[in-house]
Amino acid sequence: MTIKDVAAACGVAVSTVSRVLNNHPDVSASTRARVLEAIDRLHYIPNNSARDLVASQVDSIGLVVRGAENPFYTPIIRAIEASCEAAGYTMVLHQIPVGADEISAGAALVRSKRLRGIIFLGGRFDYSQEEGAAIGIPFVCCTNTNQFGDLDKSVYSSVSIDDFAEGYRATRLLIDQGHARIAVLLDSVRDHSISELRYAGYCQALADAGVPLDADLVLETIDFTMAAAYERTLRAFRERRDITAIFAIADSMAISAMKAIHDVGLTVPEACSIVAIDGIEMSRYTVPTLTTLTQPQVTMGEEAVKILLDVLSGAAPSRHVRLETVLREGETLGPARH
Amino acid sequence: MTIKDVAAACGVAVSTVSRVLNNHPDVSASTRARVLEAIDRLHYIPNNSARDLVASQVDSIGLVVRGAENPFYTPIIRAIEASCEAAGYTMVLHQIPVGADEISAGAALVRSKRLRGIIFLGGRFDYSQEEGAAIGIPFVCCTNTNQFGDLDKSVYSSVSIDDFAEGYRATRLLIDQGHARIAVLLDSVRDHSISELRYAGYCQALADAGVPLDADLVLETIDFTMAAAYERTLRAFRERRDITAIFAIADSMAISAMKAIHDVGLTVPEACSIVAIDGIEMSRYTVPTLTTLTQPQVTMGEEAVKILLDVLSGAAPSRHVRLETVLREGETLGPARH
DNA sequence: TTGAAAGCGCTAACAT
DNA sequence: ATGTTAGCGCTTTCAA
Repeated sequence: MTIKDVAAACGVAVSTVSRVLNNHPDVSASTRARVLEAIDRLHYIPNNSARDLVASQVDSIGLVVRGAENPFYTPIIRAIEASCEAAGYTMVLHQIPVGADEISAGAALVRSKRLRGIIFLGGRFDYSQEEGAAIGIPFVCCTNTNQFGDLDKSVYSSVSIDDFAEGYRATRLLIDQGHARIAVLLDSVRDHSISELRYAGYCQALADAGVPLDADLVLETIDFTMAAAYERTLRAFRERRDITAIFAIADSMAISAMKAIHDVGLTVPEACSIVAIDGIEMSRYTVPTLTTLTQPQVTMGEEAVKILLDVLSGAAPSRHVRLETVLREGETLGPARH
Repeated sequence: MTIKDVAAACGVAVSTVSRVLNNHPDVSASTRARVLEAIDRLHYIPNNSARDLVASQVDSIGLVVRGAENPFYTPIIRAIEASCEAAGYTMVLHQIPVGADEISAGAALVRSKRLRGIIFLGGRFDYSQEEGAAIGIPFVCCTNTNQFGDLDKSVYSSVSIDDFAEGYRATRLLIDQGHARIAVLLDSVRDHSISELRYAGYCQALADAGVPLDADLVLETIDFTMAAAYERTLRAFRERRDITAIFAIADSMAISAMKAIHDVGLTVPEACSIVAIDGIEMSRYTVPTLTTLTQPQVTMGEEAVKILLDVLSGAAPSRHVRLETVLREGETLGPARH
């Protein structure tokens, strides 16, 4: 069942059928009706491969998610898919492990799937000029600002929060409650990514408050798993019972930390306060409810697509959008014990 | 950068390059090496649209996820993507709300994306003969056995747990601890889906144990959100403090329920035990740890793809795979209070 | 073992 | 307003 069959079925040329298919104006109403009827009767469906081949450009947008096991990304992915769909684009999802390189994954995706643009979710922050060039098509970094790379800001876009400022803010919330022995739970202080930036905010907040940095209280997990965050927190409390607060760079890590604190026989927030950044749905239902700086997940996803479509259509140049978190007051923040 | 450029670059015909690309045997080693070198040097990537056009069949598999906000699906989706990728197929993801109709979504996807097969995740259990025909290509129901539909079992495949048996088993765990006032937390007893089946298992377990069914203890939420499960549980305990156990049909609902129980001033499991079905990562870190029947999420995803590929290749007819849950002993199951 | 050439189904000039 | 036709990039006969 091809366009030829349809054309033959109603005695017109294939180009006329094509015109009807693509809503071109110069087709008489009667012909259009006849073609439409035949299309319907024959259950004809255009072959997308053929269309794509001619178009030499496909209306697909790639989404490379690094570390999709993090529940934080789920609503963002949904928002991106919905936005792509609404704009008539197909979203091509590719999930890679936390340790993998999203640039090569993205470049491969671009080549094999003929994408118009690409969105990186959860990626590194240190793209080089060469890596940017390797992508070859417009791309948007979501949750990522590429602070550490030498890549020219004008060749890509981003939508993210200000990780440094939010790390500072979270730590400040704890300091304001009188905490001084504040641990920070993160991936790695040198991950060239969100951990490093939020950690810098943490350090600055401590410094501004005159609280000395204690290396013992920097809890690195190497990966982003809940299991690692649990184990690391457990170990910290076995060594140091005097920790009175934790700033966790992610809700999922904070939830693991709460469990570890409970398992060493302490209570939150009486013995130890916790503040995190993310605002996943689940953290509304922990006992006690997590106090966290919520990121506007849906807005981030929608904005990423919006930016990409603007760039693709030429309506606007690439841009960098900063969104703010909103404090969700839970029950894990309390005054420091003495 | 097309196959022509590569052919020109090493002085051979396009057909030779094509042969190399597709690992045809009748190419001399030296020519093959020359072509491979040129492909590499020119960073040539074949155009999939053109390949697909010739193949007249596209190696794409659709995945329609209903209610992707449920964290239970995340690892399954990942496993499906990885399996498709490994088999050289592209996974096309489409997420729809819980209330939406996956059949029409799937049928639309098939038409617009030219899929070879389709996997439904989290779908209804009552496909009619007509609906099955509407899909038009092989499909696998993941987590869904279509118990309620009149669709011939031989025209589709499925991979799921035995919802009735597992509902029975979960309830039995509570009964064995001496519980008699066991609430069930579910979507709807008439959802023609997992709720209804697991509820039937619950009823049977009660009946077998001689425990009368109490309509007050059937907690319906209408949707699958954590918020609804929380509110419903809260209301239940405001009306009836004597509930000593809850069987939640999903981990996420169980976590909400635990929060609600805590918020009415009771403790788990002393005042109320909880057993759920799912086994999401998060429920390892709740306080107390959730006792739940874990579904083999990764295996389910892999199996769904495996079945579909078998059917597509003709290696095997459609089949229905039943997997078993594994009890993850947490801390939410205790003896009934008197 | 290699090359030439005919399509795959469609769109978009270009003609009429 | 409609038809004719040349490709899009690739695979696959069919020849050589």
